Amino acid sequence: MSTPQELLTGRLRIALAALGLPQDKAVVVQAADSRFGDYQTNAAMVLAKETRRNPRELANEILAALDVADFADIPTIAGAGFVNFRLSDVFISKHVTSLAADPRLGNALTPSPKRILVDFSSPNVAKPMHVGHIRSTILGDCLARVARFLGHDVVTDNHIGDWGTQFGKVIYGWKHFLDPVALESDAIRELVRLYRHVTSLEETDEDVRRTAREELVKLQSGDPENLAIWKQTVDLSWREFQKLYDELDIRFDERLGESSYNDLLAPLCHSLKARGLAEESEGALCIFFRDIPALAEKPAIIRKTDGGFLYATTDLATIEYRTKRWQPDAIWYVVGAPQALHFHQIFAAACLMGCSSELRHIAFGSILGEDRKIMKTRSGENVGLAEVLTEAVERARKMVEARSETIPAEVREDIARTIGLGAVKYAELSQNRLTDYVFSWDKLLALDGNTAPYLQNAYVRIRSIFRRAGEDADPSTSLTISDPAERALALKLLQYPETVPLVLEDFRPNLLANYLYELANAFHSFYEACPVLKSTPEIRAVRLGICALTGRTLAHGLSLLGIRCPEQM
RNA sequence: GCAGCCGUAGCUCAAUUGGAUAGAGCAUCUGACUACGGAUCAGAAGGUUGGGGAUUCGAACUCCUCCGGCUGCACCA
Repeated sequence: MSTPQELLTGRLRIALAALGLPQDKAVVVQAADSRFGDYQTNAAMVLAKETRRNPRELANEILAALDVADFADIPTIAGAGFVNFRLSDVFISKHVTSLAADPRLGNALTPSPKRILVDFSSPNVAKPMHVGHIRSTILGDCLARVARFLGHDVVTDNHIGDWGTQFGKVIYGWKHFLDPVALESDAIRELVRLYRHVTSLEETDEDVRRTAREELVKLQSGDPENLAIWKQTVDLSWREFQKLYDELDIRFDERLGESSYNDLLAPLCHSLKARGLAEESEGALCIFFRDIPALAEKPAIIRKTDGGFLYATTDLATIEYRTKRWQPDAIWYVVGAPQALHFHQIFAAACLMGCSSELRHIAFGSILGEDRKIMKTRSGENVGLAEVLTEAVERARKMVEARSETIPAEVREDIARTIGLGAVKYAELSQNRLTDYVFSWDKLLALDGNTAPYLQNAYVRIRSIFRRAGEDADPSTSLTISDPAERALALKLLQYPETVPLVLEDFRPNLLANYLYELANAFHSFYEACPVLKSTPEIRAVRLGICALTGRTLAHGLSLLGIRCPEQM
């Protein structure tokens, strides 16, 4: 089933070909303003510029060669040479009727399925997940969901930070100051306490500093006792992370942390040096990128003077492992924008090593504190992710209690979770991923305006109509539209498959979020203007069909964002 | 110092990547409630897109130049 956009583009290509004009200029987009029509093309203006012709004159020629009479009104020319299209009501009715019978709501599978590995979330062991992890976690999950739905073979991998210098302090603290009761009740809190305690001791006590370093060296050289402690901290931390992932309904196919690649680091360095890709410089082993101007003076260090390995080393070993294990067509790294240089380097290095996968750094903006500075993990002043989720559900619960007293308490609890968590996810996904923003409870947990509850409420209204109707929509009904509000809603519905693929074009879930907001908005307007249950049997059947399709589209779109819909709220 | 990102309504953000009169939400104001659930709808007001210049039919978007903010840049991850 072609979308209107595909239909129009196809016809425009035919017209351009007939005129001997290049077909790749046949670009049709949704109209910027509904007053102009439903779709528009700027092809005449673009081509007029190239051929030095009068744009309106060319538009007239294109129009003469263009045949869309079977599904649209006669196109019009406006302004400098815009060609505007308006779909016929008959076409919209037929099209929306066929969507109602399609389990995929009009979305085709991708013609070029890929195996895609998505690397996201990546919390650090022995540290709590904080607001800074929200973006990677929610964005990565959403992109994985959309890619899967479109037919890609997706592997999600949580590359957790389970190896590093912090373990010297943690192990030292574990051996001297561990509070087993505290560990039992909140493991990460206790591990953080140990880390901070040892850090403060080190400031004044040289012995502590030295011993902590020795614990790290022992761990790295395979000391059984320290390895056992390390493993416990990893397991305990993961248990806490898992609670949050469960709450957020996020799953990983793989959970290979940094430690998984330890044994690969030395051989990797050896082989890179042997192949002449890495060289010694100032005592360290480096990869230089002399052919890339931007990186000409930015080598990647893969082995320190003291023999230790670095972030870049692990990432390169990870790429090598993943390439062998999965043979992915693409690897997506959902990691903050400040690491752009790092990824530029390791991607360049991977290229030198012969990696043929498409490597993408899907960057996102930073979450800032009140001072407009990035919230640092290390400052410890960060708001915890668990805290955010708890507060979100709490705020939603108060709202549900105030507005929906008649709903039983246990149902209300589930509704509060659905609304609160949906609000947090939507707040993230509805804005451009590259935008920095100042952390704000009121913004993240807002329940009014362009928020998840607005979309969920549209769904709830639909469910309520069906509860009262006492029947489902009849799938054999022809959805013949008759009202402007119906038409606007139906048009929105058939644009769903035009929207979903855009998300992966530039990794922008906000395009889908915006679409769903507009869909919900069109439904709410329809709801006010077009009575369903009180209408004549014919119109009632049509409108029930439109409601059913709207409900399915809303629920489906929200599920791609990782957001659930309540039956009532 | 070099590089990258950013500056849009009072506030928080969009803008299909060069398209038409720059759009939403919040806040403010005016209407619609014994409601197919008002967590809604209809409307008003709010802008020299940081300043200046250039390119062209057309610029928030491209180029130049100032101003301001953030980030990264050799042994943390």
